[in-house]
Amino acid sequence: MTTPSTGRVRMSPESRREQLLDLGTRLLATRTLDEVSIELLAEEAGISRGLLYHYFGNKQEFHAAVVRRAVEDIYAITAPRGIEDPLEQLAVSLGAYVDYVKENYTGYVSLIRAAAGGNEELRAIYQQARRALTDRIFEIAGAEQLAELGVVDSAATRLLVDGWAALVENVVVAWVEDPAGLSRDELLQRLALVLPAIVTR
Amino acid sequence: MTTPSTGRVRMSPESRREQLLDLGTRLLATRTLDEVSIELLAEEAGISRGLLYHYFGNKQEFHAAVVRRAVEDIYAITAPRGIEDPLEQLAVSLGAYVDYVKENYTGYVSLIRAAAGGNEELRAIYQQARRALTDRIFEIAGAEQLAELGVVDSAATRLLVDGWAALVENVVVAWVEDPAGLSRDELLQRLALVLPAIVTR
DNA sequence: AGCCGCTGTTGAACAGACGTCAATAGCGTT
DNA sequence: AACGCTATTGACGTCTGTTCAACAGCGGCT
Repeated sequence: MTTPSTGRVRMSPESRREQLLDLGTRLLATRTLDEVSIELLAEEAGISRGLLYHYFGNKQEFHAAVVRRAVEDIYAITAPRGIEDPLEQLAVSLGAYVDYVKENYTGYVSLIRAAAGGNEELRAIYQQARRALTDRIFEIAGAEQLAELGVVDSAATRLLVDGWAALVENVVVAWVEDPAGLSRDELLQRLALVLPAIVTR
Repeated sequence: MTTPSTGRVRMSPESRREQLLDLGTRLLATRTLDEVSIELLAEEAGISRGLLYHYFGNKQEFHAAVVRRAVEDIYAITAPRGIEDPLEQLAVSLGAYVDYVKENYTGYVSLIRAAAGGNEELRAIYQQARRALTDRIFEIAGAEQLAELGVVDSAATRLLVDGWAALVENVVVAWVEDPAGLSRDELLQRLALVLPAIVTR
């Protein structure tokens, strides 16, 4: 018998890192980000605290890595299929987003709260993700079609689009908790129509 | 000589509480809410840590008290003057809000981040404050005038108005940092027009 | 004036979590 | 079967939140 030995398990750095990030995002679904302590994570993963500091320099970096991972998931999952009409495309993109929020509600809410309340790095990560999501919408719509609608890409437009993203986020999260008599389609229609309303002069 | 004695100072509970809350909000302007530690506050106030636990049960309650105080300030300061035209009134109310954010930028940003990222109590306090601010706008406009514009008070309307509040908050904060070529009046116009756009069917 | 009691206030002690680092032990190589 | 690389540990130091019994300012009472 080759000594079943103590619990020490040696893994490749890649899979270990992966495991820890996975566990981190899973734990995030149940609690606040700063309740995802090094202590808890180490215990849950069956490793020593020290090992976490080997992979992620400190708590903040670990949290940043978890958020980055979660954000990438959202971006990938909500990737839109190609559709002709811009406004319909917008509604479809929003639909994918709404569905994602519905599926991963607790985790998603935890994420946005962590990002909003966190340090500069966390906020930057989230802000960038929001940008990527809205940029994708604009890319698909196409500059010419947007120009037809009276929308031009400018700093002011960016400002307002970011605001629209905040509105969408807020409304969707609240809607999932309490639809307030609105069907999914009605919700999507409303949200989609607001974008031109705010951005067109 | 009656012994100049040690630094121990005895105050009435009211003034002591007041002092600590004032100090707390002042410290919040320079740092994150959870950087406003019991340690720092005690040192800054020239008292022992223990005394804070006498006035506020624990860190979270203290933070909640600080946020509550800050939020009341905002509500009071942005109180609108009576104006006839609803849309103009709205713009004026927004103007007061924008000015407040400009004046107290770091403190305000600290506040909303704390509220967004904090525990349930903090979020509830902030959510309620937002409600109060938007409710005030609606009260002033008057139910009849709103009905003329096609706006009825319903759960769905509430949902969307809350979203609009999030948009406003987001846009105003970003605008203060970088106006993106928009004048104060242009900003107010845009924001005011978005409300009927989102809320009217 | 001097004692007394109420209570605002302190400081020591404990707990829990972050971060460091030299020592330890898997596992592939020879 | 010994060796070396490196993933992993565990003990230690520190910082901050929290508790609690003891202390002291201050007004009232004799």
